[in-house]
Amino acid sequence: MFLSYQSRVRDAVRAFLKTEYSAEPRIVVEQPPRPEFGDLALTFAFELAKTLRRPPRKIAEEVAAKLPPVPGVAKLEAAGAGYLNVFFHRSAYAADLLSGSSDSTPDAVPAGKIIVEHTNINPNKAAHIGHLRNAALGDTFVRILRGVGSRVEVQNYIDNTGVQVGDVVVGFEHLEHKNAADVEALITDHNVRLDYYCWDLYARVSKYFDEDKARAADLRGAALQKIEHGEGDTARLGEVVARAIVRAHLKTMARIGVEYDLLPRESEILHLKFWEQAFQQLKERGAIYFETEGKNKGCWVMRADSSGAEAAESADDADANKVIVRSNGTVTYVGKDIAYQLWKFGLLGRSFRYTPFQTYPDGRVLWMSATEGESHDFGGAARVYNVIDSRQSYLQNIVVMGLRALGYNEQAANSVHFSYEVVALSPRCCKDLGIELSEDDAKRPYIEVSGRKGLGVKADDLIDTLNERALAEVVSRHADRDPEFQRKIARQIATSALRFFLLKFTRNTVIAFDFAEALSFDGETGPYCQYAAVRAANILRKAGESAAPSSTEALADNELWQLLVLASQTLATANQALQSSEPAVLAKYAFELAQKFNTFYHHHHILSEEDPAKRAFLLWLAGYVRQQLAQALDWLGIEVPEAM
RNA sequence: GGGGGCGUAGCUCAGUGGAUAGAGCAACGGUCUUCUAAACCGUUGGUCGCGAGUUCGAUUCUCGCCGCCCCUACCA
Repeated sequence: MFLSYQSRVRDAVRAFLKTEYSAEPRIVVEQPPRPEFGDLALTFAFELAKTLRRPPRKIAEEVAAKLPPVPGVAKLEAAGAGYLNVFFHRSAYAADLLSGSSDSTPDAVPAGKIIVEHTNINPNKAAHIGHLRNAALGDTFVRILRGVGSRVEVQNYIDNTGVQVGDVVVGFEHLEHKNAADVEALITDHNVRLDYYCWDLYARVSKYFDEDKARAADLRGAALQKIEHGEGDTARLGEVVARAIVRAHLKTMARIGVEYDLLPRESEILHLKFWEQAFQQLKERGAIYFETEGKNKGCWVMRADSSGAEAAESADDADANKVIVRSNGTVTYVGKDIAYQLWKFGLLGRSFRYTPFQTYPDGRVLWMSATEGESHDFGGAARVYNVIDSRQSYLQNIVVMGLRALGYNEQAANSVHFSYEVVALSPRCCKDLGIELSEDDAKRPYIEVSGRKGLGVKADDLIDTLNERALAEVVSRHADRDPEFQRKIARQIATSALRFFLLKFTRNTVIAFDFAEALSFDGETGPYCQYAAVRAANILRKAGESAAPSSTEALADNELWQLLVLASQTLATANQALQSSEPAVLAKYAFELAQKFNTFYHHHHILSEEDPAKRAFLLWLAGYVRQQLAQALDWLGIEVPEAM
């Protein structure tokens, strides 16, 4: 409802300014900083003051006096140096909400299919806290997009033939003297968690390689060669490991409510010759060239910046360019990524086959790419979001430049690097983990997570700890309930604490992970938001059947009115979160709404309210807030428990 | 060297070309025979890194400086 009131006001003012002053300024609609300033604040007068050469305050006053009546608006007021403050007609607004009429459609919804690629964990070790941030961001963005009506396809790319899988394969073969059959036995052993096992093994191999660079190059190269060509036991070993670890990752992500539609794998990109197809296009259109001299001699190279005279001059500078095909003829990761990106837009002229990989409890089927199998309409998106940390923005730019160099300007413009900063470990966190830091490292604000060094917080360990702590709280409050009930609530609380923690930071903030903060259920947390919704539900349940309120007079009370207006902004906030690609905006909103509800809860004892009209109204308000809060939380991937 | 990001309360973070810069945590002091205190109320706490410029107005935009982080591989 908020969106439609907002656009109604904006349209009315725009039309008025055009006829009255022949002016078409940008109409910015703000939230006033204080409630006495009304429900909307417009700042066009400041901008208009320049062209009209009149004081902004005068302009605002004139518009306030002369603007034709706008339905739903009770009062206009010039204020401050030149604001136009807008006051809604409270009972009309409430009546619109009560009638259940729908709000305006958010303007941030792109047309056509949207692909969101996220998670993308190398299948050679357990998922860690950084991967959880990626998945939480991606999954929340998907939920919001779907919430406003977009068609979204979620892809989780599996680099099953890459260096990292190769390293673990070398680890099994050379450090553990295990073959594919041995590892298969390991997987069926319920005392072993392969993802954890490989976490340690990967760190060991990395160390083993660091000790001898030549050995590293030889062993890694040989393993990679076999894995890429699907040859022998080594390739089978890689396949067995990658598959098992993908299953582990999916299980971990399912614990926090993250699901996917498709797992495209690098092996199919190789075997179905996606790269060869892309290579052809790139060569034909001159997007890459064969370098005959300098340090990149013998490579196929893309000019790092093909626009502008300065760039042309520096194009000879080998450092400014990006190697796509190495001098030994193998393609780099970015090359494969260009091919994959082309496929996502349906521009490759080639596609995968698919096979069902698993079915989620809700019946949704997760597909995996295959060389043979069923056809499907995956890919062919109008817009693509790649959720990848900010360290890869250079490479993401190369991919987009590749599309542009091929003439796909529209698709290049619709390739979005959904960038975010990494999760690092605070020095205190390292201490908690028993990690010894060098003197220099101890002075740093945070320490980078490193799979290579086995340095990090494993996702499942963190989720386990959260579940234990939540369960202890639940048991202390609901000792009489059965264990299954207790565990379910604990799981919902743990998930909420984790997701909210990962989402409340804006994307370009490095999270210095801290156990005390991540494990908190108090203050600005998911459980706090859930608690408010549970409280509201408790009141409604105890009140029993309730009719719609006959009167909305109580809205004369500013506190009640502000709670109602805020609660009505869920969709508008989701829209804002999409426009800025910033899920934190919605998390912040959910917290604010929960906070306002808690204040309301303490000020108004609904069930003992003696005035029946007021009681009915307060009950309705509590119900409305509960519903809106639950909606916001649902988009954040957070469930409202039955009890807390 | 080049490119990008960050610097706001003791700590962790929001925020905006404008109306008295906000929240959580921490600290201190109050609220439970209750619609469950995972909550609420109050107090303490800020030269919005430093300097200049643009502007009627800058914490917000521009430039310079200082500090920290990331990227700049024929790794992914």
